[in-house]
Amino acid sequence: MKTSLQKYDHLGSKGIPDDPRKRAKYLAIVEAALEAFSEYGYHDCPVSKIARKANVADGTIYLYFANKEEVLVSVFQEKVNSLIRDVEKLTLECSDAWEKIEVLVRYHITALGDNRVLANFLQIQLRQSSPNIRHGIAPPLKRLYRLIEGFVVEGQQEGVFDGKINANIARKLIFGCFDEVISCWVLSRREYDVKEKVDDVLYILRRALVVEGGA
Amino acid sequence: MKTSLQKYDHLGSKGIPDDPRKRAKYLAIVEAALEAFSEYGYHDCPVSKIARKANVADGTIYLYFANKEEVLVSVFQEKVNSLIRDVEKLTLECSDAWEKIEVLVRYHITALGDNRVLANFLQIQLRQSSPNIRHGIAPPLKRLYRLIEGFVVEGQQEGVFDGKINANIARKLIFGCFDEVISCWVLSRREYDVKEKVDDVLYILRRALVVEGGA
Amino acid sequence: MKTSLQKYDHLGSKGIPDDPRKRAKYLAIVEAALEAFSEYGYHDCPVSKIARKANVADGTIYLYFANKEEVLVSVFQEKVNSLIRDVEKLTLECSDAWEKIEVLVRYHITALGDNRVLANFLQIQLRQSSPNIRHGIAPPLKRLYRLIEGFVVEGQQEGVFDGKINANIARKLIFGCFDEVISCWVLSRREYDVKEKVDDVLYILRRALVVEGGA
Amino acid sequence: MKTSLQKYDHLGSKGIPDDPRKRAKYLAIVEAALEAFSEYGYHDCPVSKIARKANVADGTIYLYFANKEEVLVSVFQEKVNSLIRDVEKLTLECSDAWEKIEVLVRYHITALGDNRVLANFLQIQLRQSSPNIRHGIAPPLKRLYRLIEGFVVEGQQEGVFDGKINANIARKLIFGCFDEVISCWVLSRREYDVKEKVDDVLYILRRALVVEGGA
DNA sequence: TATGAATGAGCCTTCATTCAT
DNA sequence: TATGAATGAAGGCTCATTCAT
Repeated sequence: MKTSLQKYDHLGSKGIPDDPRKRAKYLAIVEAALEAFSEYGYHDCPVSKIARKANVADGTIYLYFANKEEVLVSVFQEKVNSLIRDVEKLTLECSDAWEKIEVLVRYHITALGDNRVLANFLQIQLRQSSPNIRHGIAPPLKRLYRLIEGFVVEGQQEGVFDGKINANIARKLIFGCFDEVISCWVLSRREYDVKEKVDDVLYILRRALVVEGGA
Repeated sequence: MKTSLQKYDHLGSKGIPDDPRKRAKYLAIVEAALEAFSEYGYHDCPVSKIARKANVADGTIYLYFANKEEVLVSVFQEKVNSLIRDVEKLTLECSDAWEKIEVLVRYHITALGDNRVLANFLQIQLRQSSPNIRHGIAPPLKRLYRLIEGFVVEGQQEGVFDGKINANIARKLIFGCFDEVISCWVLSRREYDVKEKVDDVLYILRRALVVEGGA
Repeated sequence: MKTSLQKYDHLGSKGIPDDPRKRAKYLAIVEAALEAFSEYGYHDCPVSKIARKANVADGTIYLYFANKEEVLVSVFQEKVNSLIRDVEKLTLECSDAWEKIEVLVRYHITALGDNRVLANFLQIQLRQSSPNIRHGIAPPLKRLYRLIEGFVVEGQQEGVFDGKINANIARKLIFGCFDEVISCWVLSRREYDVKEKVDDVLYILRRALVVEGGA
Repeated sequence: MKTSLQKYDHLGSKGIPDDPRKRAKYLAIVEAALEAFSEYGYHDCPVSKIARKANVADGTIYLYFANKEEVLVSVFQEKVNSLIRDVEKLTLECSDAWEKIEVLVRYHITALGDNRVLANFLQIQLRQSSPNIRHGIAPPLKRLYRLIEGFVVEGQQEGVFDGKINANIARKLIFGCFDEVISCWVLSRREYDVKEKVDDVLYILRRALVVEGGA
């Protein structure tokens, strides 16, 4: 049960500290890294910038993380796990699968739409090609994927969603859609509010998934 | 007419050579870079690797490109422009907008599904946060966006697509969907053929866009 | 009072460290650079040569200096400021302006005549055309100019020097003269002792400046 | 007799072409180099800049000069030899040695004061530490030195100049003085006319050299 | 003779990581 | 545990020079 929240243990990982004092510094570094990566971009962000933002010495970073890549991965884990937890909670009260998708999409877009730094990190900085990073990122990402796909299958079992849809493709449609919506927003120079797009997104997703007279 | 296919001229750009002998070397470098970036990842790919693959000296790269970033951008421009050209041609014969979307999606997934190196480049290596890269990439990307969005609007005017759909969001749905499908495939360790997913993708996209009794 | 001895702060300058341990390493690099520049010539002296002579890693240089140019400028500042300080002290005890000129010229020629490496640096290596270098060098150089010109004006007020002389030109005559004397010596292949030239230099400078029956 | 005007032949020197057509291109390159070196500074001036200014291909430079250093040296030789020739002619008509010094100083300062590009080249760009350059520059420089020193000795024999003066030091005083005057002018940001300084320079040099009641 | 594309050695600089304190 | 000075490998890029045409 807890495993999915635990830090994915690959080579050299320092793991999340249990000691609350350490945990606090760990989190401070994670927050600093989130900001720093968003501000400079992963590859143009020296570890020293993170250290400075976290008010620690450069070397201290390496007491909590094996290397720079692990910092990136940890930020992702913290943020996505938290996002998943929230969505899991919120969807408990939903009456049908479509409502869950609605909550998921709305929450996701809202959360990032209200936090450009986080959005920039997740949509842009995270997309690094290093195998280690991909590897570290995979588990929480898969959880999110499974969550969405689960909703789809659920909807099909409920008869709310078209049973002929390939659930995996549906997941990619849903994820790819709000991923694209948020990415465009983050990269756009024009200042607009993504949250206003939610209804349009939901309208089209509903068309794609829900059967006539469903929901 | 031709302008949209020309190299996007930003600061320091060397432009595409007209002299056929130079053009050949230019293209050789572009191909070498495509391979090298796919193999090592943009940031872990020294210019010398590209040079070696292109059978030229390191310095020669800089006779054709202002810097490493411009090499990346140029690969993108060559590939995406060519892709767009192909789709534009193919869709000329289509009878309605949905057919155009079908052709677009099918062609795109097929083209990348048959060329993992290119797919890896476009889906992974290209996602760099450097402002210069984003800037250089924007124009061809926008052309692609406009092409898709144009199909959607067309379909709505034809009455084939739901008029209440936000065309811009529809574009993001379509693009985000096959983007996600291809990305997952490239990153997946499992060997499978993306092309087999095309029908499922089209099925769900059709649901999202086409009105009852349409097409 | 002290400000004129402080490091001239231009863009990116790291300044002289206060911490004595750092100051020691800073000075070690300055000495190493003096030697290395003299030996190879500024443009033919890789930073790595300086590092080796200073027994530090290449990167360490950049903890103390913003770039190679700043190293050159810093050597100059250290050496010229020290030279000026010495002359200022020595001339305090002089009874008239001519004596001060005498002390200045004698000290200057002696100091460099005893230190070919320093002489080579100041007379040859320093003459770089880079704007940054010129800019960094200007302040200590101006101090030296002002010192000399001050002596001339003093002598004119004392009635020891010809009042019709343009003090600025006199400064150029004095500086230009021993500059040329030392430069020729440094560049000469023949081994001779510049210090033996001092009296001849003073004889002619005295003629140029001092009025009949003066001093 | 002619030797002093001939190109100093060191290793690899291509010599001055006799064929007038070649000589014209040779001179074009020399003039272009003078400009280019003045504009960018020797070390920051790629050979290609010279070629462009001379309207020739990069490779053509190497048909006339062994390497970049030789270009610099050749510019110096052309310019200084021409300067010496002029002074030699002008001083033929002088009645005494002081007048010759006067003509020399006045002509030198005027020639450079009217040609900032040349002045920049001779005073700044030329001062390179490369042994080859120093070596190539030596002969014309020595001619100039000997010319000046000859005037001094002449003046002493005429009884116009103080016989107790060391003629070599006097040469250094004279040369160092106008060298400094011109250098300061070239480097100065303030726009002023050096030529106005000539009288002040001559006044002080006269004091230094001429005996009471002399000239 | 002239060209200018091609070469590739070389260097400044950055920065992830270590380790003595 | 925390520090931050030190390290040194690595890479983008320049440019003097060559040589096939």
